[in-house]
Amino acid sequence: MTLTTPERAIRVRFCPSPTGNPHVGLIRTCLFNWAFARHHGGQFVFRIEDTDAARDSQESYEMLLDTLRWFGMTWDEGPEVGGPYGPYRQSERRDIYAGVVQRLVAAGHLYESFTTNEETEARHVAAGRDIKLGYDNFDRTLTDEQRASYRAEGRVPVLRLRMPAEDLVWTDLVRGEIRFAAGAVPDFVVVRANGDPLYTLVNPVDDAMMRISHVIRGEDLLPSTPRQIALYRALIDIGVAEFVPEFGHLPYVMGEGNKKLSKRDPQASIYGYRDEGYLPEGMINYLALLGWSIADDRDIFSPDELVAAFDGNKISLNPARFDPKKMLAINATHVRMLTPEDFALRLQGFLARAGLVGESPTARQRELIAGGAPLIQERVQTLAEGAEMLRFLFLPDSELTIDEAAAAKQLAEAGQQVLAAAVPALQAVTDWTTAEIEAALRTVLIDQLELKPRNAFGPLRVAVTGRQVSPPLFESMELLGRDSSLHRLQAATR
RNA sequence: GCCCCCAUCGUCUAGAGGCCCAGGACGCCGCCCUUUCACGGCGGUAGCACGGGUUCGAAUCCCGUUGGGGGUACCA
Repeated sequence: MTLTTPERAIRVRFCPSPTGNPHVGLIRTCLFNWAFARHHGGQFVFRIEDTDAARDSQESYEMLLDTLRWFGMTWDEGPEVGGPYGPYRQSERRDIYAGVVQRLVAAGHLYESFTTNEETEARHVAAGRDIKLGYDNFDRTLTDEQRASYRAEGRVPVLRLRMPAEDLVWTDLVRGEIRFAAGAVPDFVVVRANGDPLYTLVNPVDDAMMRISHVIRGEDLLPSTPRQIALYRALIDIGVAEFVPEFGHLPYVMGEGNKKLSKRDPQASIYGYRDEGYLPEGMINYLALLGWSIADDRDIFSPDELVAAFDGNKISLNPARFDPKKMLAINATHVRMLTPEDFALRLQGFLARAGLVGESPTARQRELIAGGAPLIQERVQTLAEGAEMLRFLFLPDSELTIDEAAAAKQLAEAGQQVLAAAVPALQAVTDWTTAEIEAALRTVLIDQLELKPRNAFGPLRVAVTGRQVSPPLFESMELLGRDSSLHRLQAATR
């Protein structure tokens, strides 16, 4: 991608329709725009394209704002912050579109079209052309009498844009020159028969009126670009637009198989990952890698580093497959990069959500979080996983459940012998610290019973934490406390 | 059908004619470390779709083939 208009103020936009849950592909597009704006010191405009009342929802709208905020992708203009080119919800811009349409009609760029699809096809057949050819611009040359006669039949026209009779060419920011031959794109509908303006009209109109300099969007919109350029020219003619923006088309984000990742795909849900305890910075890192790279030997970076590096020049041409495993791995790296305090704080939110601590944890709970978090920061990949691993610390002894498979494996005969030896040894420990606990257990289990460490400590781990996978054992016992530890060991004894 | 886009390890990618018998990351497989699980360290596996050109020299440029994707709505 090359910046060809450095003299123009950089203004980009993210303009989703509020339908459904925010998904990976959508946010990736948003991220590229945001990073591009921030890198170049431009403006990031957030606009809501809610022109389809049947599918749009307020809930979806709110999720969109919530998601951008969670990621820290702040917008300079848009819902709830306003700006000089508002309103930023298309449902509130009806009058604006009506005015533009009127001027476009007056200037002859839009014309009334009465033809039905069946009539177009019939004309194709009669002329020996392919039926699938699409609209044939038939109504372009209708006379006033013909229009009157259609109206007399009760037909209500749509409005179409008159396409120019020349090739439509632009230099795509990521793909280079793209050309559509003259006549390849038929005159298209911009206003429905019922008067509703369509996406094909309102999207370019808003981009023009909001002075958007770079339209960066998904590759699926690439084929609509010639139509938008044609509309832009008409808008320039009537004084609504001042220039045609640069266009850049991002490669697809693919899901399983060779399909574009769908918003209905559970794997694509942003909220799903947030609930699993993914970090926003981890997801930003991974999402940025879907079609971009920061360097040939590096793929871990912070949002700030992304912004510093994202000049838009290294965007890939090919579709990227969304790989949950790699996102998890990158998230795990970000978990480890957190300061211990930050990790503990974020973990606290997940412990609260799991009902293990209250919204304002008690002093004892804060102590457990502070002590437990450092034990697991390098052991988990997500915050939800972390909360699960520390669960045993926050449960009363009576509510600790032992994983059945773990019990079968670790608390059978051999395990019972370990417990029998460990309990008295621990009862003799006067100074309940990690070092003393370890010394006592090693003496009795390793030195005296001559057990292998894994056999010696496995049963204790299961008895104390309920799981085979836990934070380090001795530290866990110290944190849990003497009474609780011994209680659990005895409870596991048959 | 027509139009448009794309083509390097399983996946994401680096590579803008010689630095590449192709580098990194995820995954996977070994080994080391180790109280579990991880972290970390070391090593390994695997790729330029195919065919023609251009050139002293091509993963890189051109053409074609094949393959994949998208568009062709009074959806966005």
